[in-house]
Amino acid sequence: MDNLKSENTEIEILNAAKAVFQQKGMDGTRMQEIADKAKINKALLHYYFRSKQLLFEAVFSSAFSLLAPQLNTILNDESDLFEKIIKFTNNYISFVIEHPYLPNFVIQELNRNPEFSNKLRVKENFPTIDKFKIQVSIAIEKGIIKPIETEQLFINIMSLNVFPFIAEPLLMALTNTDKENYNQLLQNRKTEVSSFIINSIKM
Amino acid sequence: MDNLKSENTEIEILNAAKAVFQQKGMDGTRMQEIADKAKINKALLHYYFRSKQLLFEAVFSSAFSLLAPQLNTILNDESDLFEKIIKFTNNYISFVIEHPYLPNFVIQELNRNPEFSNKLRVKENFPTIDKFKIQVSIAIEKGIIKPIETEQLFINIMSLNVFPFIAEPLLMALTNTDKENYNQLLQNRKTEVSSFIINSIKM
DNA sequence: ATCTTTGTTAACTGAATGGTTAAACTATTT
DNA sequence: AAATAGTTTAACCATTCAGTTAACAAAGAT
Repeated sequence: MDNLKSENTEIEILNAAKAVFQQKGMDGTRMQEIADKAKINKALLHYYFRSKQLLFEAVFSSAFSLLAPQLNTILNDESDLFEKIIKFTNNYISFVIEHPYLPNFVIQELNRNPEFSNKLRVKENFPTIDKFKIQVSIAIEKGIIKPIETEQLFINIMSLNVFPFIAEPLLMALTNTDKENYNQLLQNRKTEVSSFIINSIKM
Repeated sequence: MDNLKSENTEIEILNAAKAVFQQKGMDGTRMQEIADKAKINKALLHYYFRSKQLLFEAVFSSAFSLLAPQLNTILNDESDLFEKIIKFTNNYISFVIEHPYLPNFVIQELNRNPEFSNKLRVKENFPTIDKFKIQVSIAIEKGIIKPIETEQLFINIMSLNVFPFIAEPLLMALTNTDKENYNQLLQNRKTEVSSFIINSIKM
């Protein structure tokens, strides 16, 4: 049998499912819309993935697998602290411009179903803060940065990088900028955010 | 007629609708669940609010009306820039602890339906950045703070304050903290965040 | 060639859901 | 107390939606 055919179909389904789930979330998504986007019969979705829930989980896993390496840039990379903050900030914005719905999708679905994160934490490649913690305490001891709890610093880095994408419509309205202007603001944040952070913590 | 009775029913419905919509969003909410929570017959929801969409809009408006004054603390308050940042950060966290689902609700529903923000912007009490912009440029001119675009500063302030509530399950998993620890972290941010910001921008 | 397995579709099913209706009930007016 | 107006409910309706079925098509296996 031509397993290229079936493989293609499966990929088509996954791509369509990603697009729809990431934009509309679990509740807002219709199986029919995924089928239409993949240009196949709705029954095929069930043939390949059995249920909406399982298809969703496949999409969620794949989304998280894309996000995890990004987080590891800040948490487990070998480079120097400041260098690392600069690198992460710069990389992350480029990454999200490629996958605009991804971070919000992951966050929302974790909100909808908090037990999910427990399932995730068990996975082998799940990013942890441990190594970063050591790096921060060394930098504090050496007097390179002001004292700060690692968790707070990490939350600050994540906030400054992720939030502008999640709250785009709200922030556009509040800052009174159009799409083009706002995109320019985001581009500028590639360097803006790391300076902001480093200015704040450096001795 | 006893209009206290009907007024109470309407308030009961609104309260129930707020609770459900803010937790589950438009798509995840069932009219039956609101009716059950309000302890009334489902038909009454339609008697008072005609449709799910209109009930939703009532809830959304009311949510935004609660949020707007918070934003005006940072955008239109008369106080000194540093003082204002301290005040906002402190107030905001207390506010969100009282209304935990509110900011995410507003942001998500604006994402779901971006035209909404255009409707909002027309409203008289919609917060604008104009006054804050003047204040920031004066502070820069006087050499009190380093040069920074007002929009970037505003986005930074919002990010650091709002994101930790929106991404709670994700950040809990990544920082490996339980509910109690995370709440303590959030409490500490009441002062932590304002120092972080002021450290970064002060000359 | 024909039998079996895999892939695909149209049509269907049953449950859930937003919304309606008509009647019952309650309060107010006359 | 009878009529009127407003409130509440149970039962119902139409539609949407996830999932199933049965028949068919394509490709290998024998």
